Amino acid sequence: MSGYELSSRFEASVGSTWSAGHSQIYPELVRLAADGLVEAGEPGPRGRKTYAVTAAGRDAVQAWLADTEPDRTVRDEAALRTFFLWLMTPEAARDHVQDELDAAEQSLDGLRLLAARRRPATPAERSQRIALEAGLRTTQARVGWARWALERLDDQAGRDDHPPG
Amino acid sequence: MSGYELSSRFEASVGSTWSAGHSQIYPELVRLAADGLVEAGEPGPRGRKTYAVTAAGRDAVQAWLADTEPDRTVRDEAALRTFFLWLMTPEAARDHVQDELDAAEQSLDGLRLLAARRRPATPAERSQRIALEAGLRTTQARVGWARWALERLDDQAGRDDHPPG
DNA sequence: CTCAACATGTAACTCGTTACATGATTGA
DNA sequence: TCAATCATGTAACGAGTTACATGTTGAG
Repeated sequence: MSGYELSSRFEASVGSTWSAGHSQIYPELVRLAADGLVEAGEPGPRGRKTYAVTAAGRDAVQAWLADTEPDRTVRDEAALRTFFLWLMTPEAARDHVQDELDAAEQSLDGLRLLAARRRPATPAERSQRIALEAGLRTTQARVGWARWALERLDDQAGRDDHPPG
Repeated sequence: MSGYELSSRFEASVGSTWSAGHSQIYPELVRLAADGLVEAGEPGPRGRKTYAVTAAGRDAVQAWLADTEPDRTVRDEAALRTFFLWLMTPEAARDHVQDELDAAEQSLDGLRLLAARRRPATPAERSQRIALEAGLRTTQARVGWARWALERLDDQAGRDDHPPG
């Protein structure tokens, strides 16, 4: 697969959990090739370079999966902003949550499209389906949250003195 | 509030959505002070330095909230690994998902504790409660996903030829 | 012929983590 | 007195983003 292709596929498949721009991928492929984890194939039409995983590369992935703990650090800017809802005008706060709702619904549409494709046949596809399900469920949760939050904000608007504008 | 205190509170409150180590906080406070967004107060007992937000600082936060779009980039290493379930032995795959389940359940316990505290009284507390709800719901979704995934893996184990060990 | 998509790279910068380094105060 | 906790910093490194920079191929 070429760097360009990797870059596109990243967006399309694992893109919901991780992303990488081409400026990160090209140098990394060179590095991986130097380490013998991938090897370059025949150059294609317009300067296209393809790489294939080597046995050592596959081992390295498996070693990573087996020997290292996942880093569970979360970094969710939209959620962070929710902590500061009280610094916004009631309208801005509502807009923020509405934006979250829209974003989540849109993301959900995309994921559902992927899920509807064809039923997974290979082990790799079955894994992808399981990973996709995680996205589906957490995104549904975000949709549910945003609807709940909107109601709650509207409820509060009736009673409260609003913070500074 | 001092840098040390900020560092601890980060962990305890917004920690579920964002984190920062002390090595990031101390230099940042110096920078913010130089920009007039916070100001240093009287030094305390053991070299303790306290800072307070200035009006300019509050404005800057509000400008950030109002003028910039949240970055919705997700980076979820545990979810990424799920894409590679098929490269693991069936046991390792199951363990991975079980670890996710354990982590999610533990995180959920912590969030529930926070949610049970006292009912929010101030606008800031109400915002925190709404933010917390997001954590609660997405974490519940992760628990649900992990249980579903375990069942699915066990189902498959009965039928499939397993990939390389 | 021209535009979109294919295709690859480099450089500067920012953000965050890990490790290094030090010292004061308090309670057991 | 000794350990934990409070308290603050710096330096090196790695990961990732943005912007810069260039060239090819195919379709309309």
